[in-house]
Amino acid sequence: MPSRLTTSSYAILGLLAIQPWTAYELTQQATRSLRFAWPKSERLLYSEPKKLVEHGLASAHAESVGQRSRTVYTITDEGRASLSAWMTTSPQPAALEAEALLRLLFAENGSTDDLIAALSKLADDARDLHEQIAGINVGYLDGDHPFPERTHLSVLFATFQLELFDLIVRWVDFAKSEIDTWPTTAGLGMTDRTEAILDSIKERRSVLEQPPQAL
Amino acid sequence: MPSRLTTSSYAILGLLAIQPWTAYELTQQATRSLRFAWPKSERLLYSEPKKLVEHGLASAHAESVGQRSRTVYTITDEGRASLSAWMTTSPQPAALEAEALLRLLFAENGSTDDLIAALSKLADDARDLHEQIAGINVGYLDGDHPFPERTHLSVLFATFQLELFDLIVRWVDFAKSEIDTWPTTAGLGMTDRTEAILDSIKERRSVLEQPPQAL
DNA sequence: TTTACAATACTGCAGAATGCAGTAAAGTCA
DNA sequence: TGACTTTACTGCATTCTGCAGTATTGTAAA
Repeated sequence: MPSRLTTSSYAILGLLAIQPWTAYELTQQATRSLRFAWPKSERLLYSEPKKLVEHGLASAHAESVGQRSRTVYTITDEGRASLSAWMTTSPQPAALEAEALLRLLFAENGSTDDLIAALSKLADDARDLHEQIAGINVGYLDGDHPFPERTHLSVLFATFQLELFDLIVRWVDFAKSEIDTWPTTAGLGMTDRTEAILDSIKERRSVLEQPPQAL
Repeated sequence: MPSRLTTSSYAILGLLAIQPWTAYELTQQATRSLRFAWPKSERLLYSEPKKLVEHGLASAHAESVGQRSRTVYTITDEGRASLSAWMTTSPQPAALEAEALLRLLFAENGSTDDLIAALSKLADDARDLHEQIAGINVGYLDGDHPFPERTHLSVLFATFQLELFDLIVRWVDFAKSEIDTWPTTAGLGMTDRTEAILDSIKERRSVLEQPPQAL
């Protein structure tokens, strides 16, 4: 019996609903957009389409490029039906994996410089991705979208990524300005600034939007 | 030979650096804070401490509560050294897993109601967590922190989570107002509003902070 | 006070996912 | 024509997850 369908299976099925792809093309497509909502290993992207075929949700046919043959996967009617059904179900909770934030939680085991370096890496990554995504999307104004009829979806999707990466950059700036006032990473406890932050949490004010002297 | 140390191993080691815990207590602790930076299954949290012992980074000793004996794990000097060394390394890139956003990418395979429902779930989860975290943190003002000397770290950590959950709630509001103007999920392509969004991306303006009529 | 039910405190196992090494053809530039 | 990159995968060991199962401890109603 074939192994069960996971969210990753539906992620691939969603791509196949756009057009037929080879497994290699799926990996390329996944790095362009999928990974921002459902980051999975390349290895998995090669195995999932086979599973979809086993379940009858996709069909495979061989094409040849010179000596080499490659498999093109196409969604079936059953696949479209299964995808539609999945769309009506409730999504699992979101999860953020951020090793840099783990370094903050355990910062007392390293220097303030270690912590600053970890957070800088987080911000640099976010800045890069912001740049990339903004560039790609601005290109859509010139009609650069590979699937023009899907522009409304990918642009709305991109707004989330851009806001998220912008938040990360701004938060890291804030966190750095906080850490710069720390003589050490360990044992500070409730500082005046920590108390000020807690006050803004209590008043439901954002810590990012107030002038630095307010803290 | 013992299996290799992963980021998850250091996450557990970081908890042991605070104080000795039993595996069960580690799972509790992980749901309170760790999961927001490094979400892992309960099952793994039971296995990791054993691996740390194999590596000599923690020691295990049995305590008994009535008939039942439980294992308390304590960090070793070698464990502290290993943790400090890890703190100086560069963190892996962050990753966000959000099934609700996947539904947006593939929205054309479902109804606008399906999409609204998925995004509402995302926002509801975020609102709940915001509530919980804000509550816990405000309690620190009354001295409720279990490790008072770590307050500066957990509060700064919490600011990120609060900003993130707040962003999610605000973005979902924005996304819903956008989707409400869609007659259908499929084939809209470059709408006037999509173009307006792309203009703000080009001008590096946030789509969340401008009045709705601007779009 | 017994009894049912929840919370505590785990382990085993099947299956899902990852990382990495390996393979080989096609393209490309010098 | 030779070296190097890109394309296009597969196999395998290891890691991680979900779930079912077990057994003790605590607790509140009958």
